[in-house]
Formats: sequence, C-alpha cells, structure tokens
Amino acid sequence: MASTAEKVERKPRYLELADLLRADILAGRFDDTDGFPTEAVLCEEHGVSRFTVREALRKLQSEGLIKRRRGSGTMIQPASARAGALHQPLSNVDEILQYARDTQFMFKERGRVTLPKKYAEQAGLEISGKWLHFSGIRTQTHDGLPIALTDAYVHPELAEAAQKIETARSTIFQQLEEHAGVSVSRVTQDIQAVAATAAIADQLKVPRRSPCLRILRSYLDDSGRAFEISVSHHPGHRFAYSMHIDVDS
Amino acid sequence: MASTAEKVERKPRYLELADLLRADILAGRFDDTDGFPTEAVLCEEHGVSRFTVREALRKLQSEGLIKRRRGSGTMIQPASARAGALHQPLSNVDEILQYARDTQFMFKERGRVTLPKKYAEQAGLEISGKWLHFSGIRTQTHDGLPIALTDAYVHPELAEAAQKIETARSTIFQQLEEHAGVSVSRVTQDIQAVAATAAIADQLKVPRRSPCLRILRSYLDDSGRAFEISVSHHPGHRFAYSMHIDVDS
DNA sequence: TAGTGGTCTAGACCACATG
DNA sequence: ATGTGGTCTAGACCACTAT
Repeated sequence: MASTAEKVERKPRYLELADLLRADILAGRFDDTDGFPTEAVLCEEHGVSRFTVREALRKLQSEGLIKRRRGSGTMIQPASARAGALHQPLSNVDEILQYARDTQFMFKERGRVTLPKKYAEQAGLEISGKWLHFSGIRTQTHDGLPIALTDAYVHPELAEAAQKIETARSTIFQQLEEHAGVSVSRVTQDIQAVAATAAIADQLKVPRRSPCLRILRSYLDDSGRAFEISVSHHPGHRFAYSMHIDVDS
Repeated sequence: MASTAEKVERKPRYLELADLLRADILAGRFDDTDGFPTEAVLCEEHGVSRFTVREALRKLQSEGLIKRRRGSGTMIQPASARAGALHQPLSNVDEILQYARDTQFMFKERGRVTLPKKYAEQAGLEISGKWLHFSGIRTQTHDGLPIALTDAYVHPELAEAAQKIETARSTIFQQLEEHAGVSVSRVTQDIQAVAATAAIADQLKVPRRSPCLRILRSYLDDSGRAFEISVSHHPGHRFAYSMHIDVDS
C-alpha cells in the first residue's frame, strides 16, 4: 500500500515547536501584538500538552530568547546591550557551537606531532601518540586585522579520518563528526590571559608581549574522550569574550 | 492548636532531592556500588513521581555532576581534568553565583563616583548619577598571593540601601538582594585580556604591563536594569577561567 | 528481550503578579 | 478575582543499550 501520510518528522515535538517559535521571534512576529503567547494558548494552537510547550519554552529560555515570570507571563528578550562592536557573544552550548559553525577558518595541515605538554596538562590529558596538527588564522572582514590564531590537534585514532579534512570547508570538529563517526558531547574551555610570544605577536599584528586571550578548548565525545583540542589566541585589544547567564531559581 | 507537623520546607521537592543527591555524589557514596540509581529506584526510594526525579537529575546534569544516556543509565561524571591547580570552574548560572556566594571578599567603601566611562560603555549603560563604589582584593589562602582585584559599583537608586552593606560579610549583590529588595535575574560577563596598569600591577604583585584577565560583570534585575557592575582583574599567570558546556541535542 | 532514559498526555494544586 | 508560570502526579509509548 502506498503510504499517503508522510512520516518525515524525526525531531521531538517540543524541538519542532521551539524551532517554529524561534523563527517567529527572530522574524519579529510578536513585536506588534500583545507579546508572546501564553502556555495555554500555545497548547491549543499546536495541539500539544503543556509539557511539550514547556519543554520548547525551556529551550528558548536557555538560548536567551525569552524570559518567563510567574504571574506575569513570557516576554521576548531584547537583543540589546550589544554595545561594544567587537564582541563575540556566546551564551549556551548551541551558541558556542554556532560560533564555530557560522565562521569559517582557513586551516593548513601541519603534519603529526605530539601534543604540546602545557596544553595536554591543562586539558588533563596524558601525552600519547601523534596528533594531527592544523593551524589557521581568522581575520575581521572589514579591516583584515586578525582576531584569532588557532592551533587544533586531532586525536591519533582519528588522524586517519582527519586526513580527509578539507581545509577550506567548515570547522574541524564538524568534519570529524561527519567522517569519523564521533559526536561532540561536551566542550570544556579554559580562558587565560597570556603575553604574546614573538611568533604569535607577529601573526596577530600586535606588539610582542602584549596581552592575549588564550582559549583552550577540548571537544569530548560520549565516552568522555577528548578527540580534538584547540588553542586560540586573540588580541586583547580587539577581542572580548562575552556571555550571559540566566538565573533560573 | 499546636501544630505538630512541621511545615518548614519551602524549597520544591526536586531541589531538595537534587541537594540530597549532590551531597551523596560529592561524598563519593555511589563510587563503591553499582553506580548511580535508576529513575525508577529514586522514585520509589523518595516517594516522588518520575517528573520530580527527572527535574532533580536535570539540575545535577546542568551542574556537570552526572551524565545520562538512554539505554545505559546515569553515570557520575568524574571530577577529572582538574589538572591545573588554580582553576576557577564555572559552568552554569548557579555555579557563577556559587563562585560569588562561597567566597568572601574584604571590601572597602570608596564613596560615590560616576561610573567609569569605559566600563559603562562596555556594559551598554548610559552614564547617570553617582554610583557607590567598593573595591576589594582576594588572595589565595595558601600563599597569600592575590588572584583578584575587584571594583564594584552599585546603582544610584540603591546607593542608600548599599550604605548598610557590611564589608566583611557576603558579596555585595547578595546583600543587595537582602536589603534593597532586588534579585539577580541575569548576569552578563565580558572577558578580555588587558595589560596591568601600574596601580593594578602593584596590588596584584605582578610586573607592570603583564597580562591580566579582566572580567566585567553586570548584575541585572527582573526589569533588565543593571543594579551592580563589577570589574575584576586577575593575574594571567595564576588564574584561569574554566567552564564546561554540555551538548544537549 | 529487558531495562534504561527520552518524550508526551491529561489532569491537579500552588505562588505570584496584575487588574 | 483572574490568569500566569512553577511544581507535581500517574500513567503511557518509544528509542536506545545491553545481555
């Protein structure tokens, strides 16, 4: 029998609903009216239970799009307070990945090396095997000044799959997810202020020993193994790491 | 009538449960046995519904204490990767507040000033009125070396209530919550690498112009008003800002 | 196949904010 | 007084993992 009812949906309903509402918010579709709909309204409009609605709204809230208050209702969070020009806003998981997904680096492969000792220590890893090394630089579009210098290292066991990585395409961990069958389950970050070494200063076009923000990221899979380590240096004058956190209680 | 049944509990049950389980985890009470209990077990043991259990576990998960996988079960997240000694771990909202709640500063009141222009700009505020200024320093317990130099500014409208702040007690925003009737609803952070000025270098006991991590925090209330701004400088060598992020999807 | 956590329903009561 | 979101119950089915 030919199936007429398309059964394409694989996403949970609450995520579908969240996608819908997110699009509506970003399109400004609630700005004119009396604001954001009530839970009860959303239940009826979309024919789902309150649980599903609340899960969807929880997601949007964690993304900083909405704000909810008992008694008052749900309000759309203004995208304001983006004063400083050169900020890199990151709030939750999605955004930090977005940060990586939406930008493209030009990487170069640098061959296989042992993980630099200081990075391995800070990431809590034992030094083992030869990791595949990439390095790249990101520049601002309008003035061409570099804002990030990144070194990335791929776990020895994935190095083979990592050979297929195209340096002009998306991010490394994204391509690893595609080709090596791993998936990011957790990201850890260490942020520190360091003085630019000569090599870094030259590439970032800043004076030597000038302050740099160093971000060390570990990408962990389900089993907690770090399959990629990246170290980024950002010029202190041109880069601020910005984040917001909602208080739930 | 004398009430025999004590009605002390004000916290929701899922938070009580989360507190219980958190204490058990940190006490290592699940290390020996077969691991963390099942949802069903927790439901029965504590006489609550699955919803309550799941809310509690969601909390612990967001704190990075546990990790859950469909089919496998709930596992305690190893407290590993705490290699570097001087890390300040922050993961979610609660933890950033914890960070403030669990530590105590010794502040001094510095009188009323206009908000420094560069901080006001970065926080997206208009300069208005005289903010009450506090400053303080935090040192490591074991060697007495300073790891943070903080300047905090309280909104003019709350300055009166802020006069009552005891400089030896808990944090400023915590005391503001008590006495001024405001409550933190959101925290924004800007993290940047800067060179230590002479004054800062001297107090942090680091060479002048050495790299510092500068964290600018805005504490916002329900209506989105920043009622406190704080600026902390941390010595780059002795301080790393560490955070982890779980990927939900 | 059995058991886990993930999703979902249809109810209920409550604390809180607003008119 | 009404309506909001926050908490909570008692069920159910499903996707996934382990055995």
